[in-house]
Amino acid sequence: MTEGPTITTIAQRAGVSIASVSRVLNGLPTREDTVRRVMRAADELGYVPNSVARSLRNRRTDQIAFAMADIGNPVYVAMVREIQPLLKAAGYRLLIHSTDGEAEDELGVLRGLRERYVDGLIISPLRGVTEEHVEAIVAARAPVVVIGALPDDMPEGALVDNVRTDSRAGVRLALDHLHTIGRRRIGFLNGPLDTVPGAARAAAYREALEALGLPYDEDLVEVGDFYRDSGARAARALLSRVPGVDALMCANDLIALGALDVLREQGRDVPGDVAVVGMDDTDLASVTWPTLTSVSLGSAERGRAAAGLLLDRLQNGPREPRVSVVRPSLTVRGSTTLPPASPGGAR
Amino acid sequence: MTEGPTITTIAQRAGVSIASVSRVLNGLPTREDTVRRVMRAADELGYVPNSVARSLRNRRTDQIAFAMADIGNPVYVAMVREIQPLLKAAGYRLLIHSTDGEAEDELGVLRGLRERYVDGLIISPLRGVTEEHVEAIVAARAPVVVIGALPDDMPEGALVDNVRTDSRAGVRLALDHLHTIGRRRIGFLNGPLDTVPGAARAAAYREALEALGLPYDEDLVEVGDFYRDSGARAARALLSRVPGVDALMCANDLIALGALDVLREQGRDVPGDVAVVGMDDTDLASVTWPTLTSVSLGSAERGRAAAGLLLDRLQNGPREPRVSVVRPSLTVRGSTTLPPASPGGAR
DNA sequence: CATCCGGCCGTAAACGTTTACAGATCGTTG
DNA sequence: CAACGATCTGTAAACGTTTACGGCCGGATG
Repeated sequence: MTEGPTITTIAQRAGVSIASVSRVLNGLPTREDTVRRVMRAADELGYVPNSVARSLRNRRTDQIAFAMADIGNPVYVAMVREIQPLLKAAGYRLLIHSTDGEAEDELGVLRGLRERYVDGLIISPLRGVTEEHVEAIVAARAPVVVIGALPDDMPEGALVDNVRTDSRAGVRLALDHLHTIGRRRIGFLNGPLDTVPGAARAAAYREALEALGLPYDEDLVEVGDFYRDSGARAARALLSRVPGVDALMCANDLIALGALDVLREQGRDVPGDVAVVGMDDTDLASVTWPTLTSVSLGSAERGRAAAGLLLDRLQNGPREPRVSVVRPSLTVRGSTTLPPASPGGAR
Repeated sequence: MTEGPTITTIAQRAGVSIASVSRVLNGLPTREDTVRRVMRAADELGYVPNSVARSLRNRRTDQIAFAMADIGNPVYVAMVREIQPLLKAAGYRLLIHSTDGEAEDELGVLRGLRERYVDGLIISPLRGVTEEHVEAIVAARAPVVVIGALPDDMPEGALVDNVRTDSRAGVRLALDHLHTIGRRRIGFLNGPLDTVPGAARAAAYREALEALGLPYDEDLVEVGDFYRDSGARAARALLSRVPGVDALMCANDLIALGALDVLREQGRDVPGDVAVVGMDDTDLASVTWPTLTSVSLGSAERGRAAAGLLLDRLQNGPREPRVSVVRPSLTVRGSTTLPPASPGGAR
């Protein structure tokens, strides 16, 4: 009993061949009597099939990986929360890769697909899909779902689907809202321009201003990182350069937190003096004071869509690549409404 | 090329046996000439070893699972964040199981160990380790680290280590602090008593009061769930029953959020009228206003310790079970100090 | 020149399954 | 009673590795 029982052990004890054991355990038609004997032996031995051997033979692992920049980021947590139960229900286990947003790590995961330790992959590359990403996806020969932008010139036959959000539309929602409540000098605190979201949001900000008939003024724009302290620095810089700013559009909720810190520190009323809007609509938005108006980019929906596309491919075989676009929405809270509403509901 | 190359393909192309190929790829001593031929063939074919076949042969998967109640809970996120890089550095992949705190799911994961799809498991059972858990751990014959309480009568030879925190000491830290700043009517908002943390914190609250020479008054205690809205309900109930309460000890940060909501709604000053302390010291604590004083139970440290113990066992083989205890600490923020400090640093 | 030794290498078995194929067993039918 | 067909079962191969073992070849030694 030092090594667990195998079908061979069962076969001996039940006095049948290993083929019969396998058939019984897999529910293939077998004589009543044989079934009983095998089941009995299996029970007595406490047999559990070895999943590795099964995987080798069946050429499938029943495992799926999810690769993202940082599991500490609430956006990815929201995705995992949706992905996990869907996969579980379909009989798949979930592996997690935190890549720190390093392209090298992302490529490592993609190339790793060739080791066949998973049946499929959901990946959210932080800085976009490069030539090398594409190569690795094609070489993988395992289905991949990319969350984020995907080049439109993907090679034929790449087993890849795509889930994206429309962050342009998201920024527009926010600026429309700020315009509606009477704000005209709307600052913009962005993240790095060499990230996909950063670049998209920068362009969207310009477009949205134009659509509203407001002038684009580069004094109103600060570029930093997607973190709270960076948001605080950016807010401080912008406020001292343009004291008359009456709204701050922030490229994510963490930046918005930093902005709120600075506004409070400087005694400016939110939203009375300055309205603030975040993006991603994370759990944090309902915790701050005032609570934070934020553009939801549908993290949960994106997670769900990605899992759905991957499972579909795994279950129904090859088909044309699909793209699923998640529409953003605006959740209005205290940081843009007077008087501040009472805080949001439960997490 | 429809199916990837295997060592057999390489062997043919290089004109050697599969044994030689394997030896070269594993860096075993081989004649210079053979090495070159094999390497060349492997390169040209773009060979990648099949990890499943390797696992079957080597009887190890290089995978480790982490099972916890809910990946949405910041405490577990903090653990995963520490565990993942440690495992990765040691060459292991990480699987995630969200059990919803259902004992059935936890047992499913433990029993699943017998399928040998992972080399080890870190598990944090929400409602404690039952008789059945113990059985499954023993039967698993794979190393397990339990984060949380573990019965002291574990059977010999169970491959299990233990990481725990001293939540009694944590509660004491908090109450000492509240006492020091002059609070004498300290309410307690707890989670369910049939969870391990809930029960421990209830007992600790009584003890700590006693140590401080304060009377235990059951009117000052509310029991709910570990969520924000439940915390709000509990706070409302307690405040109306005992209007003169001057501090609220909350069994976790989410409950504290709910309490802050209610205090603000009722126009009571924090910490002037009522001081508030949370537990877990999650990221949320530095986001609220005022920022939340909170007892850190060292989630990150516990994650790190768990990964360390598991890796040690995997790398150095059997040894006596170990217990690692993480000391709690108190992070004082605005919800207990006058005047409220400026908000905390970056997340 | 025969012997021995050391270094490489190939054959084959093993890890634990699933499944194609052929053989065995049974009942049914002409 | 022989022949047949339908069921069931066992043998063996396959999935892609790693590795024990023995054979072969070379050079060095007596």
